[in-house]
Amino acid sequence: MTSNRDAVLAAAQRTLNVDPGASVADIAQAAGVSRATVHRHFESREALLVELGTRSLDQWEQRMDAGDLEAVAASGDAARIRALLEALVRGYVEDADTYGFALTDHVILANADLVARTERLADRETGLFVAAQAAGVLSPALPGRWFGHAVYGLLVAGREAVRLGDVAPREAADLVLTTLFSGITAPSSTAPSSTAPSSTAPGAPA
Amino acid sequence: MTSNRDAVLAAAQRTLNVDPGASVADIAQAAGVSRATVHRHFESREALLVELGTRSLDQWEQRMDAGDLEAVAASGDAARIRALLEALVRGYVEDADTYGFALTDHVILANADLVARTERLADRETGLFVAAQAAGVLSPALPGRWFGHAVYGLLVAGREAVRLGDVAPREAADLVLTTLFSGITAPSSTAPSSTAPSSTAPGAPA
DNA sequence: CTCATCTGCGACATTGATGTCGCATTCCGA
DNA sequence: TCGGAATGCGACATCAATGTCGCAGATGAG
Repeated sequence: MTSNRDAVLAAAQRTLNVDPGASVADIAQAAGVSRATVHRHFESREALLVELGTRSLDQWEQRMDAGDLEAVAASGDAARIRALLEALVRGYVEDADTYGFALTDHVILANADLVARTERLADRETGLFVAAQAAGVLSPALPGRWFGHAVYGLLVAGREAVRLGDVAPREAADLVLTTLFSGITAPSSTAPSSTAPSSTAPGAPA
Repeated sequence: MTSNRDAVLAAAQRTLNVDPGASVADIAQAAGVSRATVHRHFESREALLVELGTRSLDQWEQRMDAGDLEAVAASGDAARIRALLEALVRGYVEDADTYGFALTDHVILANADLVARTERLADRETGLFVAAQAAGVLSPALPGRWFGHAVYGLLVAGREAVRLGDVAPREAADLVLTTLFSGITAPSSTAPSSTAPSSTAPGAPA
Protein backbone atom coordinates (compact mmCIF):
# COMPACT_ATOMS: atom_id res chain seq x y z
CA MET A 1 0.00 0.00 0.00
CA THR A 2 1.17 3.53 -0.64
CA SER A 3 -0.37 4.73 2.60
CA ASN A 4 2.58 6.73 3.77
CA ARG A 5 3.40 7.95 0.36
CA ASP A 6 0.03 9.62 0.25
CA ALA A 7 0.54 10.91 3.75
CA VAL A 8 3.72 12.59 2.60
CA LEU A 9 1.97 14.14 -0.35
CA ALA A 10 -0.80 15.42 1.87
CA ALA A 11 1.67 16.82 4.36
CA ALA A 12 3.65 18.45 1.58
CA GLN A 13 0.53 20.05 0.22
CA ARG A 14 -0.42 21.42 3.63
CA THR A 15 3.08 22.59 4.45
CA LEU A 16 3.75 24.21 1.11
CA ASN A 17 0.52 26.14 1.27
CA VAL A 18 1.81 27.78 4.42
CA ASP A 19 5.44 28.11 3.44
CA PRO A 20 6.07 27.65 -0.26
CA GLY A 21 9.77 27.37 0.41
CA ALA A 22 9.47 24.53 2.89
CA SER A 23 12.35 22.05 2.79
CA VAL A 24 12.09 18.30 2.52
CA ALA A 25 12.89 18.21 6.23
CA ASP A 26 9.90 20.44 6.98
CA ILE A 27 7.65 18.25 4.92
CA ALA A 28 8.97 15.07 6.51
CA GLN A 29 8.33 16.50 9.93
CA ALA A 30 4.81 17.50 9.01
CA ALA A 31 4.22 13.99 7.72
CA GLY A 32 5.66 12.48 10.87
CA VAL A 33 8.32 10.52 9.06
CA SER A 34 12.05 10.89 8.61
CA ARG A 35 13.56 12.82 5.79
CA ALA A 36 15.05 9.64 4.37
CA THR A 37 11.60 8.13 4.16
CA VAL A 38 10.42 10.99 2.04
CA HIS A 39 13.33 10.32 -0.26
CA ARG A 40 12.41 6.67 -0.45
CA HIS A 41 9.12 7.68 -2.03
CA PHE A 42 10.30 10.64 -4.06
CA GLU A 43 13.57 10.79 -5.82
CA SER A 44 14.00 14.46 -5.17
CA ARG A 45 12.24 17.44 -3.82
CA GLU A 46 11.50 18.48 -7.36
CA ALA A 47 9.95 15.08 -8.11
CA LEU A 48 7.65 15.58 -5.15
CA LEU A 49 6.64 19.01 -6.33
CA VAL A 50 6.13 17.78 -9.84
CA GLU A 51 3.81 15.10 -8.59
CA LEU A 52 1.77 17.64 -6.70
CA GLY A 53 1.74 19.88 -9.74
CA THR A 54 0.64 16.97 -11.87
CA ARG A 55 -2.22 16.26 -9.53
CA SER A 56 -3.36 19.83 -9.66
CA LEU A 57 -3.35 19.65 -13.45
CA ASP A 58 -5.26 16.38 -13.19
CA GLN A 59 -7.94 18.18 -11.25
CA TRP A 60 -8.08 20.94 -13.79
CA GLU A 61 -8.42 18.42 -16.56
CA GLN A 62 -11.09 16.48 -14.68
CA ARG A 63 -13.09 19.65 -14.20
CA MET A 64 -13.06 20.23 -17.92
CA ASP A 65 -13.87 16.60 -18.67
CA ALA A 66 -16.67 16.50 -16.14
CA GLY A 67 -18.19 19.61 -17.66
CA ASP A 68 -18.03 18.10 -21.12
CA LEU A 69 -16.17 21.14 -22.27
CA GLU A 70 -15.91 20.41 -25.97
CA ALA A 71 -19.56 19.45 -26.27
CA VAL A 72 -20.74 22.54 -24.49
CA ALA A 73 -18.45 24.72 -26.56
CA ALA A 74 -19.71 23.14 -29.76
CA SER A 75 -23.32 23.52 -28.72
CA GLY A 76 -23.12 27.28 -28.98
CA ASP A 77 -25.81 27.41 -26.32
CA ALA A 78 -25.17 30.61 -24.40
CA ALA A 79 -26.88 29.42 -21.24
CA ARG A 80 -24.98 26.15 -21.12
CA ILE A 81 -21.70 27.84 -21.84
CA ARG A 82 -22.35 30.39 -19.21
CA ALA A 83 -23.24 27.74 -16.65
CA LEU A 84 -20.15 25.72 -17.42
CA LEU A 85 -17.90 28.74 -17.06
CA GLU A 86 -19.36 29.41 -13.67
CA ALA A 87 -19.08 25.80 -12.59
CA LEU A 88 -15.49 25.61 -13.73
CA VAL A 89 -14.44 28.71 -11.88
CA ARG A 90 -16.18 27.59 -8.73
CA GLY A 91 -14.36 24.31 -9.05
CA TYR A 92 -11.04 26.03 -9.53
CA VAL A 93 -11.52 28.12 -6.43
CA GLU A 94 -12.18 24.97 -4.50
CA ASP A 95 -9.11 23.26 -5.90
CA ALA A 96 -7.00 26.30 -5.21
CA ASP A 97 -7.71 25.71 -1.59
CA THR A 98 -5.73 22.49 -1.85
CA TYR A 99 -3.23 23.12 -4.58
CA GLY A 100 -3.06 26.88 -4.37
CA PHE A 101 0.66 27.01 -3.73
CA ALA A 102 1.17 25.42 -7.14
CA LEU A 103 -0.23 28.57 -8.71
CA THR A 104 2.94 30.48 -7.97
CA ASP A 105 5.56 27.89 -7.09
CA HIS A 106 8.67 28.58 -9.09
CA VAL A 107 9.89 25.01 -9.19
CA ILE A 108 6.62 23.79 -10.59
CA LEU A 109 6.33 26.72 -12.95
CA ALA A 110 9.80 25.95 -14.28
CA ASN A 111 9.25 22.27 -14.98
CA ALA A 112 9.14 21.74 -18.71
CA ASP A 113 6.66 18.85 -18.70
CA LEU A 114 4.22 20.64 -16.46
CA VAL A 115 4.52 23.81 -18.46
CA ALA A 116 3.81 21.93 -21.66
CA ARG A 117 0.81 20.21 -20.21
CA THR A 118 -0.44 23.46 -18.74
CA GLU A 119 -0.25 24.97 -22.16
CA ARG A 120 -2.28 22.17 -23.66
CA LEU A 121 -4.95 22.43 -20.99
CA ALA A 122 -5.04 26.20 -21.34
CA ASP A 123 -5.50 25.84 -25.07
CA ARG A 124 -8.34 23.48 -24.49
CA GLU A 125 -9.96 25.89 -22.09
CA THR A 126 -9.44 28.73 -24.50
CA GLY A 127 -11.65 26.80 -26.89
CA LEU A 128 -14.49 27.26 -24.48
CA PHE A 129 -13.74 30.93 -24.03
CA VAL A 130 -13.73 31.52 -27.73
CA ALA A 131 -17.00 29.64 -28.12
CA ALA A 132 -18.36 31.80 -25.32
CA GLN A 133 -17.37 34.88 -27.26
CA ALA A 134 -19.13 33.57 -30.35
CA ALA A 135 -22.23 32.84 -28.30
CA GLY A 136 -22.25 36.37 -26.95
CA VAL A 137 -21.42 35.30 -23.43
CA LEU A 138 -17.92 36.76 -23.22
CA SER A 139 -16.71 40.04 -24.61
CA PRO A 140 -15.62 39.77 -28.23
CA ALA A 141 -13.21 42.63 -27.70
CA LEU A 142 -10.85 40.66 -25.50
CA PRO A 143 -8.19 38.34 -26.89
CA GLY A 144 -9.13 34.68 -26.43
CA ARG A 145 -5.94 33.95 -24.57
CA TRP A 146 -6.63 36.61 -22.02
CA PHE A 147 -9.54 34.90 -20.33
CA GLY A 148 -7.47 32.10 -18.92
CA HIS A 149 -5.00 34.55 -17.48
CA ALA A 150 -7.77 36.59 -15.94
CA VAL A 151 -9.15 33.51 -14.24
CA TYR A 152 -5.68 32.60 -13.04
CA GLY A 153 -5.05 36.05 -11.64
CA LEU A 154 -8.31 36.16 -9.77
CA LEU A 155 -7.66 32.73 -8.33
CA VAL A 156 -4.39 34.05 -6.97
CA ALA A 157 -6.27 37.06 -5.63
CA GLY A 158 -8.93 34.96 -3.98
CA ARG A 159 -6.39 32.68 -2.42
CA GLU A 160 -4.37 35.57 -1.08
CA ALA A 161 -7.45 37.34 0.24
CA VAL A 162 -8.48 34.25 2.15
CA ARG A 163 -4.97 33.59 3.38
CA LEU A 164 -4.70 37.07 4.82
CA GLY A 165 -8.12 36.81 6.38
CA ASP A 166 -9.55 39.64 4.31
CA VAL A 167 -12.39 37.52 3.04
CA ALA A 168 -14.07 34.46 4.45
CA PRO A 169 -13.30 31.21 2.66
CA ARG A 170 -16.98 30.81 1.89
CA GLU A 171 -17.13 34.14 0.11
CA ALA A 172 -14.14 33.57 -2.10
CA ALA A 173 -15.85 31.82 -4.98
CA ASP A 174 -18.57 34.42 -5.26
CA LEU A 175 -16.08 37.25 -5.19
CA VAL A 176 -13.87 35.72 -7.82
CA LEU A 177 -16.83 34.94 -10.01
CA THR A 178 -18.54 38.29 -9.70
CA THR A 179 -15.33 40.15 -10.33
CA LEU A 180 -14.40 37.96 -13.23
CA PHE A 181 -17.74 38.27 -14.93
CA SER A 182 -18.90 41.76 -14.00
CA GLY A 183 -15.84 43.55 -12.72
CA ILE A 184 -15.78 45.67 -9.62
CA THR A 185 -17.76 48.70 -10.72
CA ALA A 186 -21.23 49.37 -9.44
CA PRO A 187 -23.95 47.95 -11.65
CA SER A 188 -24.82 50.76 -14.05
CA SER A 189 -27.72 52.57 -12.40
CA THR A 190 -30.71 50.35 -11.66
CA ALA A 191 -30.39 47.67 -14.32
CA PRO A 192 -30.75 44.16 -12.94
CA SER A 193 -27.34 42.54 -12.89
CA SER A 194 -27.93 40.31 -15.85
CA THR A 195 -24.32 39.28 -15.93
CA ALA A 196 -23.87 38.42 -12.28
CA PRO A 197 -23.26 34.82 -11.26
CA SER A 198 -26.53 32.97 -11.15
CA SER A 199 -26.26 31.63 -7.65
CA THR A 200 -26.05 33.50 -4.39
CA ALA A 201 -25.05 37.08 -4.89
CA PRO A 202 -22.03 38.07 -2.85
CA GLY A 203 -23.15 39.73 0.31
CA ALA A 204 -26.31 37.69 0.47
CA PRO A 205 -26.71 35.35 3.42
CA ALA A 206 -24.64 32.25 2.88
CA MET B 1 28.97 57.50 -6.11
CA THR B 2 26.85 54.42 -5.81
CA SER B 3 27.12 53.79 -9.53
CA ASN B 4 27.81 50.11 -9.29
CA ARG B 5 25.40 49.63 -6.46
CA ASP B 6 22.64 50.83 -8.73
CA ALA B 7 23.97 48.66 -11.51
CA VAL B 8 23.67 45.66 -9.25
CA LEU B 9 20.12 46.58 -8.34
CA ALA B 10 19.20 47.02 -11.97
CA ALA B 11 20.80 43.72 -12.90
CA ALA B 12 19.04 41.99 -10.02
CA GLN B 13 15.73 43.40 -11.12
CA ARG B 14 16.28 42.22 -14.69
CA THR B 15 17.56 38.81 -13.67
CA LEU B 16 14.88 38.12 -11.10
CA ASN B 17 12.15 38.97 -13.55
CA VAL B 18 13.38 36.15 -15.72
CA ASP B 19 14.31 33.68 -12.99
CA PRO B 20 12.83 34.53 -9.62
CA GLY B 21 15.15 32.03 -7.98
CA ALA B 22 18.33 33.53 -9.36
CA SER B 23 21.31 33.26 -7.03
CA VAL B 24 23.61 36.06 -5.98
CA ALA B 25 26.13 34.62 -8.41
CA ASP B 26 23.65 34.94 -11.25
CA ILE B 27 22.93 38.51 -10.33
CA ALA B 28 26.60 39.36 -10.00
CA GLN B 29 27.27 37.93 -13.41
CA ALA B 30 24.42 39.89 -14.94
CA ALA B 31 25.83 43.02 -13.34
CA GLY B 32 29.32 42.24 -14.59
CA VAL B 33 30.87 42.24 -11.14
CA SER B 34 32.07 39.57 -8.79
CA ARG B 35 29.87 37.97 -6.22
CA ALA B 36 31.92 39.47 -3.44
CA THR B 37 31.24 42.91 -4.83
CA VAL B 38 27.55 42.32 -4.59
CA HIS B 39 28.08 41.41 -0.97
CA ARG B 40 30.00 44.59 -0.38
CA HIS B 41 26.90 46.54 -1.27
CA PHE B 42 24.29 44.26 0.21
CA GLU B 43 24.73 42.38 3.40
CA SER B 44 22.80 39.41 2.14
CA ARG B 45 20.70 38.22 -0.70
CA GLU B 46 17.66 38.96 1.38
CA ALA B 47 18.83 42.51 1.99
CA LEU B 48 19.08 42.97 -1.75
CA LEU B 49 15.61 41.64 -2.29
CA VAL B 50 14.25 43.74 0.51
CA GLU B 51 15.70 46.83 -1.07
CA LEU B 52 14.05 45.99 -4.37
CA GLY B 53 10.82 45.28 -2.56
CA THR B 54 11.10 48.58 -0.76
CA ARG B 55 11.55 50.40 -4.01
CA SER B 56 8.50 48.78 -5.46
CA LEU B 57 6.50 49.87 -2.43
CA ASP B 58 7.99 53.36 -2.86
CA GLN B 59 6.58 53.45 -6.34
CA TRP B 60 3.20 52.33 -5.14
CA GLU B 61 3.23 55.00 -2.48
CA GLN B 62 4.33 57.64 -4.95
CA ARG B 63 1.49 56.73 -7.26
CA MET B 64 -0.96 57.29 -4.46
CA ASP B 65 0.72 60.50 -3.37
CA ALA B 66 0.85 61.83 -6.90
CA GLY B 67 -2.82 61.14 -7.35
CA ASP B 68 -3.65 62.97 -4.15
CA LEU B 69 -5.50 59.91 -3.00
CA GLU B 70 -6.92 61.19 0.26
CA ALA B 71 -8.17 64.43 -1.27
CA VAL B 72 -9.86 62.65 -4.13
CA ALA B 73 -11.41 60.12 -1.77
CA ALA B 74 -12.70 62.90 0.45
CA SER B 75 -14.09 64.82 -2.49
CA GLY B 76 -16.72 62.19 -3.13
CA ASP B 77 -16.59 63.24 -6.76
CA ALA B 78 -17.40 60.13 -8.76
CA ALA B 79 -15.64 61.29 -11.89
CA ARG B 80 -12.45 62.21 -10.09
CA ILE B 81 -12.45 58.99 -8.13
CA ARG B 82 -13.04 57.01 -11.22
CA ALA B 83 -10.23 58.78 -13.07
CA LEU B 84 -7.82 58.24 -10.21
CA LEU B 85 -8.60 54.54 -10.03
CA GLU B 86 -7.86 54.22 -13.66
CA ALA B 87 -4.67 56.20 -13.46
CA LEU B 88 -3.46 54.17 -10.51
CA VAL B 89 -4.06 50.86 -12.17
CA ARG B 90 -2.35 52.01 -15.34
CA GLY B 91 0.58 53.09 -13.24
CA TYR B 92 0.71 49.76 -11.45
CA VAL B 93 0.76 47.86 -14.70
CA GLU B 94 3.69 49.96 -15.78
CA ASP B 95 5.53 49.39 -12.52
CA ALA B 96 4.83 45.68 -12.68
CA ASP B 97 6.92 45.65 -15.78
CA THR B 98 9.92 46.55 -13.65
CA TYR B 99 9.15 45.11 -10.26
CA GLY B 100 6.78 42.38 -11.31
CA PHE B 101 8.79 39.59 -9.76
CA ALA B 102 8.22 41.20 -6.38
CA LEU B 103 4.52 40.43 -6.73
CA THR B 104 5.11 36.77 -6.04
CA ASP B 105 8.62 36.52 -4.59
CA HIS B 106 8.48 34.45 -1.46
CA VAL B 107 11.45 36.07 0.23
CA ILE B 108 9.95 39.50 -0.19
CA LEU B 109 6.50 38.32 0.76
CA ALA B 110 7.90 36.81 3.94
CA ASN B 111 9.77 39.88 5.13
CA ALA B 112 8.00 41.31 8.16
CA ASP B 113 8.83 44.96 7.51
CA LEU B 114 7.71 44.82 3.92
CA VAL B 115 4.56 42.97 4.84
CA ALA B 116 3.73 45.57 7.46
CA ARG B 117 4.32 48.43 5.08
CA THR B 118 2.32 46.68 2.38
CA GLU B 119 -0.53 46.41 4.79
CA ARG B 120 -0.40 50.10 5.57
CA LEU B 121 -0.35 51.04 1.91
CA ALA B 122 -3.16 48.61 1.17
CA ASP B 123 -5.22 50.15 3.95
CA ARG B 124 -4.62 53.55 2.51
CA GLU B 125 -5.69 52.38 -0.89
CA THR B 126 -8.73 50.71 0.56
CA GLY B 127 -9.80 54.15 1.72
CA LEU B 128 -10.12 55.15 -1.89
CA PHE B 129 -12.01 52.01 -2.77
CA VAL B 130 -14.50 52.56 0.01
CA ALA B 131 -14.97 56.17 -1.02
CA ALA B 132 -15.52 54.90 -4.53
CA GLN B 133 -18.25 52.63 -3.25
CA ALA B 134 -19.90 55.52 -1.45
CA ALA B 135 -19.71 57.60 -4.61
CA GLY B 136 -21.38 54.86 -6.59
CA VAL B 137 -18.30 54.10 -8.64
CA LEU B 138 -17.54 50.68 -7.24
CA SER B 139 -19.96 47.96 -6.30
CA PRO B 140 -21.28 48.34 -2.75
CA ALA B 141 -21.79 44.59 -2.58
CA LEU B 142 -18.10 43.75 -2.50
CA PRO B 143 -16.03 43.90 0.67
CA GLY B 144 -13.73 46.90 0.74
CA ARG B 145 -10.67 44.76 1.24
CA TRP B 146 -11.40 42.74 -1.86
CA PHE B 147 -10.68 45.46 -4.37
CA GLY B 148 -7.00 45.60 -3.61
CA HIS B 149 -6.70 41.87 -4.01
CA ALA B 150 -8.55 41.96 -7.30
CA VAL B 151 -6.15 44.58 -8.60
CA TYR B 152 -3.23 42.53 -7.40
CA GLY B 153 -4.49 39.38 -9.04
CA LEU B 154 -5.08 41.04 -12.36
CA LEU B 155 -1.62 42.57 -12.24
CA VAL B 156 -0.22 39.09 -11.85
CA ALA B 157 -2.42 37.96 -14.73
CA GLY B 158 -1.31 40.79 -16.96
CA ARG B 159 2.31 40.22 -16.18
CA GLU B 160 2.03 36.52 -16.89
CA ALA B 161 0.10 37.07 -20.10
CA VAL B 162 2.79 39.39 -21.37
CA ARG B 163 5.59 37.13 -20.23
CA LEU B 164 4.14 34.20 -22.11
CA GLY B 165 3.56 36.31 -25.17
CA ASP B 166 -0.20 35.89 -25.07
CA VAL B 167 -0.81 39.60 -25.09
CA ALA B 168 1.27 42.48 -26.36
CA PRO B 169 2.87 44.64 -23.68
CA ARG B 170 0.98 47.61 -25.01
CA GLU B 171 -2.37 45.93 -24.55
CA ALA B 172 -1.80 44.83 -20.99
CA ALA B 173 -3.00 47.92 -19.21
CA ASP B 174 -6.24 48.09 -21.17
CA LEU B 175 -6.95 44.43 -20.58
CA VAL B 176 -6.34 44.65 -16.87
CA LEU B 177 -8.41 47.77 -16.60
CA THR B 178 -11.35 46.56 -18.64
CA THR B 179 -11.43 43.25 -16.85
CA LEU B 180 -11.12 44.88 -13.48
CA PHE B 181 -13.87 47.36 -14.08
CA SER B 182 -16.27 45.52 -16.33
CA GLY B 183 -15.33 41.89 -16.12
CA ILE B 184 -15.02 39.61 -19.08
CA THR B 185 -18.64 39.16 -20.06
CA ALA B 186 -20.04 40.72 -23.17
CA PRO B 187 -21.62 44.12 -22.55
CA SER B 188 -25.29 43.34 -21.84
CA SER B 189 -27.02 43.64 -25.21
CA THR B 190 -26.59 47.03 -26.83
CA ALA B 191 -26.17 49.30 -23.83
CA PRO B 192 -23.22 51.68 -24.19
CA SER B 193 -20.42 50.44 -21.97
CA SER B 194 -20.79 53.09 -19.35
CA THR B 195 -18.36 51.34 -17.08
CA ALA B 196 -15.55 50.72 -19.52
CA PRO B 197 -12.27 52.53 -19.07
CA SER B 198 -12.49 56.03 -20.42
CA SER B 199 -9.51 55.88 -22.72
CA THR B 200 -8.86 53.63 -25.65
CA ALA B 201 -11.08 50.61 -25.64
CA PRO B 202 -9.16 47.38 -25.91
CA GLY B 203 -9.13 46.24 -29.47
CA ALA B 204 -9.23 49.76 -30.79
CA PRO B 205 -6.24 50.94 -32.79
CA ALA B 206 -3.39 51.75 -30.47
C1' DC C 1 52.93 63.69 -4.23
C1' DT C 2 50.73 61.34 -0.50
C1' DC C 3 47.74 59.60 2.44
C1' DA C 4 43.13 58.06 3.29
C1' DT C 5 39.07 56.14 1.65
C1' DC C 6 36.36 53.62 -1.43
C1' DT C 7 35.57 49.87 -4.54
C1' DG C 8 36.42 45.37 -6.31
C1' DC C 9 38.00 40.77 -6.15
C1' DG C 10 39.95 35.99 -5.36
C1' DA C 11 40.10 32.57 -1.98
C1' DC C 12 38.33 30.56 2.07
C1' DA C 13 34.72 29.13 5.67
C1' DT C 14 30.21 28.07 6.80
C1' DT C 15 25.77 26.65 6.38
C1' DG C 16 21.54 24.44 5.05
C1' DA C 17 19.59 21.35 2.22
C1' DT C 18 19.73 17.43 -0.69
C1' DG C 19 20.39 12.75 -1.73
C1' DT C 20 22.62 7.91 -0.67
C1' DC C 21 23.60 3.61 1.96
C1' DG C 22 23.24 -0.17 4.95
C1' DC C 23 20.74 -1.99 8.79
C1' DA C 24 16.50 -2.84 11.52
C1' DT C 25 11.58 -3.74 11.66
C1' DT C 26 7.19 -4.90 9.90
C1' DC C 27 4.14 -7.16 7.02
C1' DC C 28 2.56 -10.62 4.45
C1' DG C 29 2.01 -15.11 1.64
C1' DA C 30 3.52 -19.81 1.52
C1' DT D 1 6.85 -20.72 11.24
C1' DC D 2 9.74 -19.00 7.70
C1' DG D 3 11.56 -16.05 4.17
C1' DG D 4 11.52 -12.18 1.32
C1' DA D 5 9.71 -7.89 0.01
C1' DA D 6 8.56 -3.49 1.47
C1' DT D 7 9.05 0.34 4.64
C1' DG D 8 11.42 3.32 7.74
C1' DC D 9 15.37 5.41 9.66
C1' DG D 10 20.04 7.12 11.38
C1' DA D 11 24.34 8.41 9.73
C1' DC D 12 27.14 9.89 6.08
C1' DA D 13 28.52 12.33 1.69
C1' DT D 14 27.83 15.92 -1.39
C1' DC D 15 26.64 20.23 -3.17
C1' DA D 16 25.26 24.72 -4.05
C1' DA D 17 24.83 28.96 -2.31
C1' DT D 18 25.92 32.26 1.08
C1' DG D 19 28.80 35.24 3.51
C1' DT D 20 33.73 36.75 5.27
C1' DC D 21 38.56 38.36 4.95
C1' DG D 22 42.58 40.50 3.56
C1' DC D 23 44.97 42.34 -0.34
C1' DA D 24 45.20 45.41 -4.59
C1' DG D 25 44.03 49.20 -7.55
C1' DA D 26 41.60 53.55 -8.17
C1' DT D 27 40.10 58.00 -6.73
C1' DG D 28 40.37 62.48 -4.70
C1' DA D 29 41.26 65.98 -1.19
C1' DG D 30 45.02 68.39 0.92
